[in-house]
Amino acid sequence: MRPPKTGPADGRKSDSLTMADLAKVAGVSAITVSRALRDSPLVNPETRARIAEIARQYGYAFNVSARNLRLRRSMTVAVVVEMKPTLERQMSGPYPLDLLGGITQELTSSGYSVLLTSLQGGALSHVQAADGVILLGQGAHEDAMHEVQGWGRPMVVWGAVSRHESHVVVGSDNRRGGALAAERFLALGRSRPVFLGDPAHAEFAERLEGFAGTLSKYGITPFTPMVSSFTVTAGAEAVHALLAQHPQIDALFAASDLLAIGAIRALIEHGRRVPDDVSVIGYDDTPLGATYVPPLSSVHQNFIDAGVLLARKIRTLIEGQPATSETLPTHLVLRAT
Amino acid sequence: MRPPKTGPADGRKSDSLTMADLAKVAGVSAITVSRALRDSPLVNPETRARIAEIARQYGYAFNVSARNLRLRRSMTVAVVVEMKPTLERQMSGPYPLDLLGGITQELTSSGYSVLLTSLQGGALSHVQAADGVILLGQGAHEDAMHEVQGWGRPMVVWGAVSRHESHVVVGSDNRRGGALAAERFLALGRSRPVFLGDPAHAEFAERLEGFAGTLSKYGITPFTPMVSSFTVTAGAEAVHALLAQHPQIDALFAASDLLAIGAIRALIEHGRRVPDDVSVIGYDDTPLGATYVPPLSSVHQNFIDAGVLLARKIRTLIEGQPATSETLPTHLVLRAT
DNA sequence: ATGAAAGCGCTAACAA
DNA sequence: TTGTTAGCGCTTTCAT
Repeated sequence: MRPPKTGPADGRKSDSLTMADLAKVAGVSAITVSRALRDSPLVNPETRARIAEIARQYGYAFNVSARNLRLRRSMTVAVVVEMKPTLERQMSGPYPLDLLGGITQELTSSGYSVLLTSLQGGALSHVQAADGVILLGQGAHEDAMHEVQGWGRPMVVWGAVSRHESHVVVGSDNRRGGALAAERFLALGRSRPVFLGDPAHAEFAERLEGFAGTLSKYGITPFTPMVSSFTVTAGAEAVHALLAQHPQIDALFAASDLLAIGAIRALIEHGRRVPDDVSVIGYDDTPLGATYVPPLSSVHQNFIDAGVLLARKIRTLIEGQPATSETLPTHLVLRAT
Repeated sequence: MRPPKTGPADGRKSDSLTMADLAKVAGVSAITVSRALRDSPLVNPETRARIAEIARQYGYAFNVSARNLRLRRSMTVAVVVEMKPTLERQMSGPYPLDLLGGITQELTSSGYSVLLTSLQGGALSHVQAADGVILLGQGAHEDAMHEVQGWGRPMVVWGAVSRHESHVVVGSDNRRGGALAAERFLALGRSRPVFLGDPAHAEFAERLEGFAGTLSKYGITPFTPMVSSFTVTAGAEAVHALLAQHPQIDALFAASDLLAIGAIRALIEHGRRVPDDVSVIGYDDTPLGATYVPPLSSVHQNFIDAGVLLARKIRTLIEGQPATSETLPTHLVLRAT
């Protein structure tokens, strides 16, 4: 038995006003309210306006759960992010936020909700409810990828495009990014370049491929010292070790700005001048790099656009249409290094 | 009429298996499945285990919408973030991500979903469906605050605690942060300090209060030049202008690391040595500041803890219990400046 | 252009 | 410990 409904006039705050209630007030049926509120062309414009006004006036709040149950979809996209409080994470800096911004903007404006999850705890049940899943940073989520794919749910991944043919990946053009750095070094006449970054990360591997591939046309093979993590200190340590063996290096391309900054620090400690003795290019074009002294040259990617694209892809997939992997343009921002 | 259900045995992928289906397989009723899946003590442990196993085996996916409709709550918390692609935003850098990380971690592990919205477009309807709302960065959301409060929905705000008594605010101890900077300068014997930051921002105003309050005990009044935005250039320009009038300054406390870095740049351009001639302290303890040359001293706040606290508060509120505003500890990280 | 009927999948309330 | 009944608020048929 439904409790007696009270209008706003009697002062009691009725916290759940339904379409049926509005219908009663408007003197129509619930389905007409439903249609009116969705701007259906089936309903008389006047009726529609009147109902809209009543809804507004009564503070009606649409019940998303009811619609979702009826429609058998959640109108929700889960975004899985790596948010462990670690300095070693790749998804640090403002980029994930830009990515999230792009995703959210595009998705909310097309009627979807964005569900943020980290997959740390037992968050899987939340993700299961979503109509689609966006994975940010495939590196950390290889297992999550398979899990999600096992559910047969639409999925889009942000990461290295080349690696996995089995699902839709959006990523920036890491190969081109690497090639751009190589071209720059060649133009400067540098002949002993270094690549700094762990190729175990798919995206880094692509950057190295583009870098080494372009250099190889000129018979140059870059040094590729071991780097275990993404931190400033890791970059510095790698360069320290490298200089001991190969003091003659004259150019350095790092897979992230953080590594590049660490490298510059180490270079300077060893008496090398940047960029006079050693040219340095970073990756991601972070504010950190841009405000560093000297301001760091870096390969730029537009994360907001990337987010929008990810969102479009997942929507396409959810709507049952095919989507393909895509690569985003990249360009080199030249600064002091 | 329900379409005939097909088990996984016949090969056809049944995309919506219900509790009733599981019940049929297990030879029990739907409600028993419901209880079993929720680990209700009412159900026989053996039955429960058997049902759990069947659910797993059949790849059952719980229907959140149905539960939410029935329970008349969404088990969802909306997080409203400012994500405009602007350099002037305060919510830049990795902090919002840490904040989001803390929130997500705490909320998902207690059964809630985190809905990310930016309030750019007509995202309000999404937010309305949430059981509670967390506002990140009150500055940009004064209007959103009132809107949400108008709905009578639980709300928690991240920002300056002192300003608004009408709702629950979690923020770091900005006054103490300012006081710490002042104490440091006093200990160094500095007597002509500057505060850099637009006090129109509530949090900045608190930092200034703490700073100026502590200094006033020693009869010192800081310079407070106009600063319009949060960027490096804004910091540099403000200091340029200030030095023209007051060349004798010997300490500078900036409301953000970005401003501090701009300030340092300007100081050096004017021939001042940092920290020999002018001591500088920033705010937020960003990697940007930490890796700067010279490494920037800064007031640190723990954003992950803050996120967790925000999440706890909103949960408390949703559960109908009272919650109070709270202030998080802050400490000064001394580096080279 | 509007309405009536039915049911999406789940769980509280009340039996048994 | 388990089951029956009923209904959360919405929207897709299928009428009118």
